[in-house]
Amino acid sequence: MQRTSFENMNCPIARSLDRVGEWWSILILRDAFYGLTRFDEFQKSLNIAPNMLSRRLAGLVEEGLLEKRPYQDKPLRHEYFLTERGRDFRPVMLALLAWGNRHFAPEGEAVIVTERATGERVEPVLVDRASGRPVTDEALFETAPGPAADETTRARFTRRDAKRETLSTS
Amino acid sequence: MQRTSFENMNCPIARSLDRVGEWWSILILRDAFYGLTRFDEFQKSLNIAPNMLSRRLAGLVEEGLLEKRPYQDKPLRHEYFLTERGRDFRPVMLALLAWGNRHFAPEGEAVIVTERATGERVEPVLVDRASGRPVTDEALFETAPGPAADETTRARFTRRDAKRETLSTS
DNA sequence: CAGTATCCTGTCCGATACTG
DNA sequence: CAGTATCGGACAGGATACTG
Repeated sequence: MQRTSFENMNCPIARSLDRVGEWWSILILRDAFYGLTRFDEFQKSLNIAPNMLSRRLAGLVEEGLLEKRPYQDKPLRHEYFLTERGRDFRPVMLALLAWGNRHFAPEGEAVIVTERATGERVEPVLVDRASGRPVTDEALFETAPGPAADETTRARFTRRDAKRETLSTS
Repeated sequence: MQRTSFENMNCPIARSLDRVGEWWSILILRDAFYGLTRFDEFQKSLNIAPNMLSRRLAGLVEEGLLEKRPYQDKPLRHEYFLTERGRDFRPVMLALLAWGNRHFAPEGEAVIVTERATGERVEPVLVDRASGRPVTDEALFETAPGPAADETTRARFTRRDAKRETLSTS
């Protein structure tokens, strides 16, 4: 972990990636959302080497995404549950899912999101909570430096705006 | 690429990760969303080794997330632009951003999403497009096997539902 | 069943030097 | 400026054996 170089450590995206950037982490979380809790459940589902699973689970626990709960002594054994921080990762997972469905599933969708009551297929969109308008609409929304932005982050936006400027005047 | 093992290759999340799973890929996309297009712009912003940048850019082009456009001959030089597939990645980025802000920014938020007209801070939420209700509400929505689900995928859901069953009856 | 302990390999990634 | 070429190291990840 802590791959984030100095230039990027102020960026929330880089920080997130620092926690879940490794290949297996997100798939383990996926299975945690599916309700898996035990070592061998994860192992069978993922077909991952046991030492790797052990390492990744420990990592996710350390980052506060999963929490270990003992369910027996002698020998001590645990189940792994999503913490609040882990559950909050859900939008990322579902966005990833939607993106994969849209672009990498020529044969059709293998996993979909549905409404429980009706079983009806549902399409997840990212919107502004207050107004309900899609935040992906670049005419309406943009990213901007926040209160804790450091110099590097600010510079990034300065460059962006300068570039926009030249585009609109040329 | 193509790290996805057989067990997972039917999963849309795994497929997505196959495209953007490497550490730098997502940060390069981040900068592409910030409007960067040239090699050295990326390099300065990210502080990445040139060979790595070269490889990752080539990878993203190959996966159809970026597209190269020549802007001079002799020597031939390109700019890199987001394709539609790349732009569609935005919800994932913003979800990652929101998650990072919420959980890994004790000193405050460094990057925020704002409404362009007002400059007002905005909170992105993932909702069902039709009803506007948050898809993260597990009481209302769930994931389910889709039309292209294979045996492995189906089994995953069968196990999930079986586990839910035992939880509710115990 | 739930892991730990070892060993090995691939490759991601960094540093640096070079070119038109 | 926009890359390519090479070298090396660290570590993610795989295979396997072992334990209570």
